[in-house]
Amino acid sequence: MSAAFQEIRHLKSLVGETVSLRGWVRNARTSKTRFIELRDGSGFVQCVVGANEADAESYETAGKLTQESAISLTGLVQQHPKTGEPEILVKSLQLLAPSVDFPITPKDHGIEFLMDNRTLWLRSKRQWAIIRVRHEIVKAIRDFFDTDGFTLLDAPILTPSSCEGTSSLFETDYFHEGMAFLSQSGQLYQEPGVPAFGKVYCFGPTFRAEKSKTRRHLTEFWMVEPEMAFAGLEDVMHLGERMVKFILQRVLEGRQEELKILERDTAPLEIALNETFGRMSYTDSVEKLKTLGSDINWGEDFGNDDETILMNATDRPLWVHRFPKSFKAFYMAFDPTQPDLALGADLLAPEGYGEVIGGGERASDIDYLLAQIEHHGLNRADYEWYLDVRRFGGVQHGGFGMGLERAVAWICKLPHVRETIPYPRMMGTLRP
RNA sequence: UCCGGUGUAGCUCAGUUGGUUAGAGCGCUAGACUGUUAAUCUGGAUGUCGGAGGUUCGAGUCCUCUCACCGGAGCCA
Repeated sequence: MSAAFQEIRHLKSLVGETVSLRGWVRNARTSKTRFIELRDGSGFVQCVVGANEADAESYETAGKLTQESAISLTGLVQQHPKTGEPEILVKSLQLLAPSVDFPITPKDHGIEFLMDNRTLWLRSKRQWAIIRVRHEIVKAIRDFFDTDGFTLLDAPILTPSSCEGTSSLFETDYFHEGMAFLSQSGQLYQEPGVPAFGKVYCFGPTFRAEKSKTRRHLTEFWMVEPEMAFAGLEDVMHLGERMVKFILQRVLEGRQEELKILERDTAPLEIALNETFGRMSYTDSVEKLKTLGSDINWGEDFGNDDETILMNATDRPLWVHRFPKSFKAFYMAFDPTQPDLALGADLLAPEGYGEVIGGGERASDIDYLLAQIEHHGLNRADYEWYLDVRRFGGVQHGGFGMGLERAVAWICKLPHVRETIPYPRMMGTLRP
């Protein structure tokens, strides 16, 4: 940005000085004194155009501004007489580029209309706040792993076979190989990184062609997946808890303005940051659910209602661990003290947000893994490279995956994940 | 995929037991007025009533099919 122009985010320290700004008109209220809400991407500021303070031509221009016109202006930074926030007393103002009939007006709009106009919707204050919180969370995740000795090991997006089920894969032609699939998870590619680098993570988009239309599902979503050597279930839960707290701390420190725009009550986030997360075995949680009125039986996975019932009874994130092996992935290690249990854990977020992390200890015994591959009807030949992790110095290891959008939705307290990513991809949404 | 719901102006919606010329607010436009902040006030322009078919003297309204979207379920991060 040219040195001649200031960014709005710096105005607090420039009260009393004359500055030049450029940006877009969020709203203009025309009257004898004219008020322009200006945004430049770094923040928002009210600009006051008075007949006596501004030159005649600028005053005239200010009276005819339309929503989202691009302008530049010069004026004195002063404090708003009522709010005390910085505002600009304009001396001169120029129209840089007009904007005609901007579709997203200051009144209410339906979600379909807003999604159709997603590119323009991103200019709104609320979307601005959400995307900036998302950015903060992404940066916090990277900083957390980078400073904790993890090496970034990017997983491929085009893959020859599925990691989990085969029912939810996007397919594409791949030359002489025939079909390739968009990755559902980078995990299988992280495990070989364990003996190579000790601690690794990947963080990128993953794809699931599930025909699910809920507030918690996207067909393209971002996942961070760490994997550690010599790590059991306890280590995995400990790592996940530290990571979530690190994220919360960064957001609460650095994104107060955005959380305020979103009217996010930060008290629940502070509890999650400061208190130890709850822990409950699957078996205990089924018993608890029964006393709370659920009709769940041991051996069944939680329904959406079950997660809600369980989380209404607590004010902090909850680890649910040691699920029945039957509904978990083939690569999960089993509990030696109770072999029908998988050494897995899910982290449920409070306030109705449900599962944000899923992970656990991986099976390290090759014979067990071979049996699991057969039991799940998978093609062994596709997994030889994965089995090599066990053949050549296979040790205990584990990790987890966290869905970025679910974390963003929880931290921002959004009703739907579609607002947590700039361009959401869902069952019925491919454009813009 | 299943269950439920909604499609009317650029946007958000109202529209009675089927009845004559389809309404409001916002936005737009012309003006008034004011340290305003979803500003306010006065005037003005704006419609393939999602699409196709049917019932009827007559359909925005009833029926059938269809498309789109919304909410929920299952599945999952």
